[in-house]
Amino acid sequence: MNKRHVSLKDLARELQVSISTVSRALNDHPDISPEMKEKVKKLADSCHYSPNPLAMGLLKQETRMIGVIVPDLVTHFYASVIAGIESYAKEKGYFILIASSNESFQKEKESVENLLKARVEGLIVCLSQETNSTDHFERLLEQEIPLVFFDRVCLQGRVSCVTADNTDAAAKVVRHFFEQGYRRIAFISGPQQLNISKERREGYLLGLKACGLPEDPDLAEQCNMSHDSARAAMHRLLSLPQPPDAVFGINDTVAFAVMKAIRQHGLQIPSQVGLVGFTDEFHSTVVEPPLTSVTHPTFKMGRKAAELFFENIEKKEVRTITVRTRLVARESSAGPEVTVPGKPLHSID
Amino acid sequence: MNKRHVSLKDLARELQVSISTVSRALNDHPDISPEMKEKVKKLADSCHYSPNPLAMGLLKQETRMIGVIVPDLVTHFYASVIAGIESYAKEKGYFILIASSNESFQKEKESVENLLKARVEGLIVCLSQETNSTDHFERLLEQEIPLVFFDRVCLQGRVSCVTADNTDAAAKVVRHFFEQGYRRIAFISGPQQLNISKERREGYLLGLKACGLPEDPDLAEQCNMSHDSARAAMHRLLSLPQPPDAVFGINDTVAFAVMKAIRQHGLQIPSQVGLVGFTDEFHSTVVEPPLTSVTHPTFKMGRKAAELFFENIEKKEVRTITVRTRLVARESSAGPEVTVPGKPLHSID
DNA sequence: AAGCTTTGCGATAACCTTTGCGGACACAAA
DNA sequence: TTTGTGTCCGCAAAGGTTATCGCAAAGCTT
Repeated sequence: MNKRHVSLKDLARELQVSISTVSRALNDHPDISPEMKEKVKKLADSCHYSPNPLAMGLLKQETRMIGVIVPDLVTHFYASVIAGIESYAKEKGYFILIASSNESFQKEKESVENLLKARVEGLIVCLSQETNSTDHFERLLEQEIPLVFFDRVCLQGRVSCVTADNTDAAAKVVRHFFEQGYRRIAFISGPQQLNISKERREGYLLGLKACGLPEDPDLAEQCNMSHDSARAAMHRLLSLPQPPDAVFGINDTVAFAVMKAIRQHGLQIPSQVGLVGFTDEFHSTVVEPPLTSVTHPTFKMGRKAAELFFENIEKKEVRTITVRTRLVARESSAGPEVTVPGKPLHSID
Repeated sequence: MNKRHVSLKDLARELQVSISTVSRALNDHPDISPEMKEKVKKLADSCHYSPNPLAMGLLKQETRMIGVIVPDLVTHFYASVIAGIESYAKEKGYFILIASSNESFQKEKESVENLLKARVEGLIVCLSQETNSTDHFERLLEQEIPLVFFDRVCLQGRVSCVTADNTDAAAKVVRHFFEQGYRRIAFISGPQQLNISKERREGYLLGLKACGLPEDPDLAEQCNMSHDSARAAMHRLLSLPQPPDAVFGINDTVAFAVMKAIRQHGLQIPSQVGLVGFTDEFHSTVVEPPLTSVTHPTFKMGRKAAELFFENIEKKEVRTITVRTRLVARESSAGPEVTVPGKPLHSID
């Protein structure tokens, strides 16, 4: 057998019956006699027959494919969310088609285009950092193509979204720093247009106010979330006349870059500078000192996004889910001046 | 327009011409008059027409999709290779369908099955750790379905493969340890059946011999490459009557686990135990102390795998590519007893 | 003017599957 | 003999696209 895949036609020819008989036999249609069914199924099995999804897709007008667009593939956060999406999609018999925008607005638009050309049934997207217009998504809404955003979102209310409790989490970080004894708390955020920047910044400011700390514009830095850009931001902070004694990085990449910058300045964590990241469990425990961080339930976030996707497909429902983060205190924020190595770690919920 | 996608039929009805005319107009067939072409193209553009890939796939018997199976998605190594594959596939106008085996033989077989049902044109695979039979791949060979392995490979000679220069690299690691002054060099490998285990172990032994060091079976440990299993292996090594003064971990996960185990024993890296990993650039520099490691050109490995895939499709060519690794010396192997913090780092090729 | 080529377009088959409809046959009831 | 009732199966359409072939009208040659 040279052909890669057998079709109903092949089976029909082999058995000297019509294609429809073969189809119905395989689908257990009552019109077909038990003997015929058995004969057909036996041959189909031995030939590794499986229905051609292209033909089915054409017929049923569904491809059972979901397009997923992420800023990049190698960041643990996205990889983990994708794993979550994939896990749920698999249960539903769907495949995912992955495209990465490389944080580029242009590439994001192209990816939307390409995935639609591939006839995915809808998209699950995390916005690129550059994205400042929503036209390419508006078009999807018009055509009623299912769309779900996660983490970096837009068009809330009109599109299903999964986000973290960003504002809450950031406020908790500030309170944690305060309780540990830090007083000049800096925040390194990402691009303005991203909701995660806005929300976490808002939480940061709320947290300062709640702790009775003054708001110092110098301490609210910004970067484009790349390693180099984050390190540059941290260098600026450390070069201030009154440098911060604690830093909250908006995500994992930023936190690690900040760590390097602190080391380059010859400073100690946590005694001279406290550090908290917004990151995942795995990396936090690998670095030294272990990083206090707001941990994301990333895999769950992916599964929730997929759930919303299917709600959208099946019930045309649009909904926003907020996943709860946890602040896990580790050594990097153990307190200024005096290092407390033996101090038991605690978790704030 | 309620329908999600316009078809040739829709355009034809709108323009009061036949479907074939529309098709030919869009494909610049010489039989069609320039005026007609322009009219058709204009309408097609305004309607966002794009050919239905399902229909094309059915007709041309090609789906322009590549199946990719990896042990997991969240390990940086795999994510990076996938990014490489995706980058090359995109240039060729192909999409990739990703499935993860979760290191399970059973799931790997299911994934092969599922991806074939989805009618991918071929597979790019990194074997699961448990895989001890090649039947599911033999079937692909019989049906002449393109197949490429990377990193963890089998059926060499009959299937295109991309591997690292494992034996060489491992031998270099041993020599590096030796030159730094370490003498009891341990190796923590993965499951026996994996080529990477075998090859790196072989290199380790060759390296020992080349340095005139004795081969001590106690120092050749094994684990299943999970974090816990690797840590357990390291604990066993450190509990030996004569514990090692240097450890070579077979990959990044193992190296990080070893790091934790060393810390738990209250030992210092590199003064009391030297450490070298087989890992990627990014993580090595994030941990403390920075990890000496054999760095993989992971993204390139992905691109090469994709290249081999298309060679296989276009020219039926089967070929093996070995990518060169680099041993990048950092602090974790700076030498026993005396720490040399200011020592300039060097790179051995 | 008759026969030829060229130009421009339509009809149809093929790729594979499902499904409504209808046909053929056997057998029982009227 | 006719009508009715199953049982089993084939035909054809639909879904979108392209390639092959065919057809008609127009322009050209001799």
